[in-house]
Amino acid sequence: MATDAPLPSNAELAALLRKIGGYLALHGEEGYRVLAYERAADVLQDYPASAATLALQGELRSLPGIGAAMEAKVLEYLHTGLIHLLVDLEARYPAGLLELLQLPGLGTATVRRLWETLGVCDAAGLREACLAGSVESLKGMGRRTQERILEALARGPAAGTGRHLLGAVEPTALRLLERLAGCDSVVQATCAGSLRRRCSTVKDIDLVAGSSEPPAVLRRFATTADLSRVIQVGSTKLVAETQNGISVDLRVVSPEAYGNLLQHATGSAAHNVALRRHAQHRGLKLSENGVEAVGRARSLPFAEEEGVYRHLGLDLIPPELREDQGEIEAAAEGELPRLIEPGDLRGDLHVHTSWSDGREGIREMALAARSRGLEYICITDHSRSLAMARGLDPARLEQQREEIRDCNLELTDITILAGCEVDILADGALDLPDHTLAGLDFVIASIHSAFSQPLERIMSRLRAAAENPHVDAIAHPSGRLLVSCVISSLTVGQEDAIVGYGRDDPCPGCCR
DNA sequence: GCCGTTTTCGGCCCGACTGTTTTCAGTCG
Repeated sequence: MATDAPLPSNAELAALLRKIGGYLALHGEEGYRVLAYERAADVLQDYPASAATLALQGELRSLPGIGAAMEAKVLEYLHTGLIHLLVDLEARYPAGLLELLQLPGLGTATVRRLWETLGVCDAAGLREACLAGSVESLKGMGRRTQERILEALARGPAAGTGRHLLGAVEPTALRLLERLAGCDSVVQATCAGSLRRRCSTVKDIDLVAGSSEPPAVLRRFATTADLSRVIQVGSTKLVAETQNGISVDLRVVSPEAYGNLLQHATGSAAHNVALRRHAQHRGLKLSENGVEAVGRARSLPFAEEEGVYRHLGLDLIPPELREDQGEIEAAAEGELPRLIEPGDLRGDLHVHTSWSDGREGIREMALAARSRGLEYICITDHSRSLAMARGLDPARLEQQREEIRDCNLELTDITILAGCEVDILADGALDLPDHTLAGLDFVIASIHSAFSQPLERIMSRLRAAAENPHVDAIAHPSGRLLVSCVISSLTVGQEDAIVGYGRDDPCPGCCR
């Protein structure tokens, strides 16, 4: 790799390791070796700073799941631009096989068998083989499997596998929860999974319920009009898809084991793995059905989630902390932190209104804040250079301050502060003059353009803004994108930054 | 391939569901 080339992103490194893992799985490698690549990819993907920089500093092995082999492959890529193991694997297996692994219901064993016996090496070949009836002729496959593969091919690999903003999914989830709670014999029901952990993005909607008649609840729930199709129904579990294409997993157990199920379904996967290891060390086996002493046939169910954690010698861990980031050790020591709750919030210092790209006016935002118990808000609309958001120049900013003064006179039980989210321009200057900023109660500075500048240049812009005496805060400093979609040739991202969003191409609302 | 309440090798979370076969392999979360 050329020395002046930009360092690969964490996502790029993670994709390389994931590719190796996929090929090794097809190669029939031992499962734990494959798992190690997937775990390492997850770790690099989630690392908040540059993993490449960390590797060059010789510190990559300080990350969990990264050992000598992973570090060597990352360094090999950084120094040479390729990984020999991956090159060898790519020469041996068609790239299309990895795409086939993305299809729901197709795992490594099946894909490898289709390739070895039928020569299927991509989606087109698989469709052809299915239509010719070749797949169902294989031992152990059958007609139903062949139909299922054709359905998966028709839907494509992306269907139901993307992530969505929490706020975009929650209304649908709450509506489904209402339907579930309304089913006869349901005594408890709630959302689980990443929704309950309040993750920024969620992959699907996980629901759990306690009932003396799980099969009847599942049958009833399967008829909910909000579901476009039911993929799978067993005696305790249902998998379906909503009208807007989001996967739904529902598990129903007896109320006596509701706590175990809720714990299991809330996750995360990493937390559950760590919790089960913790249980093992205490001579216990943990599952969604209960906790049992190793060697005993009977498991102990818990109606409440707290009982599960207490039985394992732990304080109840808030769902938001269940990511295997040290929360189990903290719970064992009684040292879990107290989380900030909505009731702790006294004000909101970053509020947009219809003066720029918000949807509501100043008064409406103040009333909404007051209804949530806030004591103050600060109106911080965009500045003039963000033309697509109708950013404010000094004259409009002054007009806005007059409206804020009027609102403060009318609404006596909440304080409305006058502020601005001023752009940090490409040359590091701020988008509004100092004397304008000096008259505001609170000034946020942020970058909305020229993201492609070198890291040092962007850092110098942020540093210059932070050193301005009128700037009180820097917004979205990482410029991360939580979800993105493509509109024509443009990529639109949401939540922390908008990249490549053309002036004349209004976002249709798909990301909101 | 990683890693340590088992610490340089042996173990690595656990169960539901499907399709096919009739006891289990494969997939998924």
